[in-house]
Amino acid sequence: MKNYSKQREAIITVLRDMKTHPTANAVYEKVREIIPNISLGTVYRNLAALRESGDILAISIGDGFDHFDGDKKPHIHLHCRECKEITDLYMTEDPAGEFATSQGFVPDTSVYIVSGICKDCISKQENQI
Amino acid sequence: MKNYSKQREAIITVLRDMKTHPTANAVYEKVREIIPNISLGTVYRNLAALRESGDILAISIGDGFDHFDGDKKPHIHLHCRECKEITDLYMTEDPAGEFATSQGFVPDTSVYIVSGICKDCISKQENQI
DNA sequence: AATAAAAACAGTAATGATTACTGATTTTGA
DNA sequence: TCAAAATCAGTAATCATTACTGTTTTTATT
Repeated sequence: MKNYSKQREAIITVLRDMKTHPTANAVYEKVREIIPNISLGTVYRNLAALRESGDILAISIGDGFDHFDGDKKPHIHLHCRECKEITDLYMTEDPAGEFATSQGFVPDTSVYIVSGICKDCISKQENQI
Repeated sequence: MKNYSKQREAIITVLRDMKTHPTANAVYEKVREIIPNISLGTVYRNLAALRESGDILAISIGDGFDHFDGDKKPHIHLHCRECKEITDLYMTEDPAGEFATSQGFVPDTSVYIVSGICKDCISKQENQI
């Protein structure tokens, strides 16, 4: 087999357990709790490889960092333009993936990002009137 | 009114007309045909502002560049891991946006990226057997 | 159409997230 | 057990993007 190292194993574990959408640096900080002398370059290299192979997702919301996600169950990333939070919203199916399949494309990962204003920020705006 | 300049106008026009998913630099090259002495910084500044305001989309596929898209009609970006092409697949509705709405989120833009292997690359693989 | 404040610009310098490099270590497959 | 292949830690380099500065354009008001 190829592609094994305890560093990669730890990175995957950390990503599967984190419910946030950490940056490469946040993953690095977390993995150091398991492997204290892991290198930041190793984290970047493995995140890039895992993304390329479709084992993890990467999402971009315009804050200058890539955010990573170890959860491949179909879900939407609700990105609030106000508070900048990313919240997960789970779907029972993957509509885009299924539509892609029907067109002859063979999908393996789907990234959904819906930007707008979240429930909480709408309440706050209404209270200000 | 605010936010007007002929540079921004030209950037929007170029993005609406391009059917590809250009990088900031590709937008810059194209806009220079209209405004030869426009600055690359101006292109970046406007692309960031237009993205922030939800007037254009940005998509990230892991090649180190942000790609921009002036088309807000609901569509999926089919990203082939083999040939790296991004193809548009139009939907009649925006399933994730509608689902988000039903949960109290107020959406304004949706980005869909489905990664996998495109029709053409599958044919090529089959021919190789 | 004159004017002043605000916004945006061109051009350039700086930043910093990410990638590349090198010699050491780990993993793999026989 | 051993050698080739892969990965690593640590560090240096890259380069897409952002910030800065003095100038020009736009806006809003008279």
